[in-house]
Amino acid sequence: MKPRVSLGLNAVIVAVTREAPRILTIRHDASAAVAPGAKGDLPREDALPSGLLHPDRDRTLELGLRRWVREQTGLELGYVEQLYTFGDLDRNPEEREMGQRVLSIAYLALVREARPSGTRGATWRDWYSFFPWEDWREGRPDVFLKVIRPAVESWIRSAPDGAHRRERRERSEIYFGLGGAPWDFERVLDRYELIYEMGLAAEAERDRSAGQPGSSTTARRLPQLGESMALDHRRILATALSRIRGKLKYRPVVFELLPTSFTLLQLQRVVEALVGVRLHKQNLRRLVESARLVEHTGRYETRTGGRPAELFRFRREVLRERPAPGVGLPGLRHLG
Amino acid sequence: MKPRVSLGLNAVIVAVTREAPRILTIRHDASAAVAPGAKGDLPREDALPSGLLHPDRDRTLELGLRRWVREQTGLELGYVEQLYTFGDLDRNPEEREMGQRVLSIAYLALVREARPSGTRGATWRDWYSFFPWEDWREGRPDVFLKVIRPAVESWIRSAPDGAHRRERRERSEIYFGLGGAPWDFERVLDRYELIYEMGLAAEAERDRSAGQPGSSTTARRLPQLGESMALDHRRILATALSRIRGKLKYRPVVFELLPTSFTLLQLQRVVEALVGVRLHKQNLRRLVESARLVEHTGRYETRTGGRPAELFRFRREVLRERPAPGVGLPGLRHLG
DNA sequence: GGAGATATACTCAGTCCTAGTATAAGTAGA
DNA sequence: TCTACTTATACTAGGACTGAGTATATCTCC
Repeated sequence: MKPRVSLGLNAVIVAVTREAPRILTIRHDASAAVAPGAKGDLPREDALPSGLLHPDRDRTLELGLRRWVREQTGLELGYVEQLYTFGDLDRNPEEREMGQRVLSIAYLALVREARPSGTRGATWRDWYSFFPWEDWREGRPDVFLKVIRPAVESWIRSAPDGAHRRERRERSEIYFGLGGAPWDFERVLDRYELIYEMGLAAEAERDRSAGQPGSSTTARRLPQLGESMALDHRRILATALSRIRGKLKYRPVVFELLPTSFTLLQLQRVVEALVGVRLHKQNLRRLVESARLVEHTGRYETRTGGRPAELFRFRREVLRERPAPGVGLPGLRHLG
Repeated sequence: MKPRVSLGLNAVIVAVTREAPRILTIRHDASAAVAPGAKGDLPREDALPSGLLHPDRDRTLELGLRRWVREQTGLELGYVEQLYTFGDLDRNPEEREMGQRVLSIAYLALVREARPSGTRGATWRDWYSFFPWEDWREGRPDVFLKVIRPAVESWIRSAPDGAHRRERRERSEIYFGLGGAPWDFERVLDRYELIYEMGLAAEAERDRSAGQPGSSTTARRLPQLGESMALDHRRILATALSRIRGKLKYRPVVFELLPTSFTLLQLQRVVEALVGVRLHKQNLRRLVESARLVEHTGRYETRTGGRPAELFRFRREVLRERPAPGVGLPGLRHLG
């Protein structure tokens, strides 16, 4: 049986409602799809929405995505960007049976409202329930002391030799911000891959046992961090997080998640929800205003619990005015 | 005939030899592939190398890419990253005849040496021959006065109404750095798309006539800017340029293109070749040294034509030390 | 009307970047 | 050998931006 390539589209659809970043998930029926030798109690897992391209009707991939998202969930997507194409062998356990290599083109989409529009069991889930170690808004999460640090220690000890040991120590210190290293909120994917490699992700064990039937002879049961997802969807989600957190700095994507008029505190809370870190209020205000990203509306929000806050709106013109903020290369002699 | 999806991999392979950034191209035989009604004299066009995934043997997409690049050209790729997946309808004119939608996953690869390794007519070509408007190292290129500005003017005038006219003016001023706007070297893709839209790219006309046979009733022949490529390969190339130019700022990818030891001027020339702009020598040196991106070797290059220059090497350790330079978000309160 | 909340203005010091000047150390040719 | 020229490297003054804070304004609730 000659294996063929088949293709799916996945969407990471993000909304922020009251300080909580959420993603749209569906329930994935994991029934037949697992090789023999795996454990019997298969919970139905969360999965990212997915659909197919209509090769003859969808003029572009993005339009195809918008179409099936609309059909499946009733959602009309706003901002959409392509994320990455995932194609590792065995990313889908059904591949071997079907004789098909299943690739997935993943997209990131940002929407304003988070109505839990019903069909196919679509639900909005807080993304930090999949990545509990990523939310530092209330300080360093407990899992670092309780789970990650001890797991890291034993993972380092179990390295085959000194070189590997040093490499594991270096990597975990940098990515997890241990041993004095600063926390870099953008490295979501790197951290997930470390978590996976260390055996702290449920899907790691699942993937291993699906590959070699009957080889589920894992030594110790490690605690599992966060909820897992179907297939490689947690990896896709981690890729999306990295992308959003990185992009915030140089493209005004936050505004895709905010209502048309908003207070500066609302803006701040949404940014904080996304990057998982607290910001300095006065400086954020100064930055946002001096970059002319927002403009006054003259109206005020009074239900703030304190002095009323002015409502602002996004100045679309900056997309034209400020091509790319913060160049970062040295001389850049201005040849005009 | 039910159309199916088929998949190819494309590689933008970049090297820099003596101040010239080059990409590896092959000759694409455009023979049967064009709809009737197109002109008869079909030159064979340059194309990006492309190959197929072996669905059952290539464990990852990237490994598949490395395999066929090795097989086709003998090149062993170093740095490789996924660029984008292109899937617009009719990006390949043969699609309709084959009843297949042809997608392409494009990769960016950086290599050190530019040996023109023979098979399949692989040649290294200066990338600025495809984008002559992108090289500002000797000041603003002539094409701006001779071609772009007049074409922009008439393109703006021919807009259907005032709103479109203003939108066209704004867009062309920002992207081309006209009317006082600064030149943003990263917006390569935006500029290419504008060039295409304005009818200054040969492939625009070709794509139109392939779509509607017999409709090649273009009014005036506009001058064509730069050499075109097969299919949508010039668009892929523009995407790659944007990516490289953007990435230089926050990832040390230049060093993938340099020999293991190099002088700081060599480094500067490579960066300048990539971004197409001159840099301030003393500041680049300071930046690179204070960021501890390089380390002394103690050896000197004497054939500089002046005072000998010390040879440096890349400090791989920075990949570990400095997670992401220049955070750019305001408060970022350090919660440790 | 005071406590408590949030909003907004302003300040000060440190860091980094720009655009230079100054000086060192080679080569090529008269 | 001397001079002109080339390139390398060190250093600096001024300005822009950033981090972290103080001060003040304006609401609600009791």
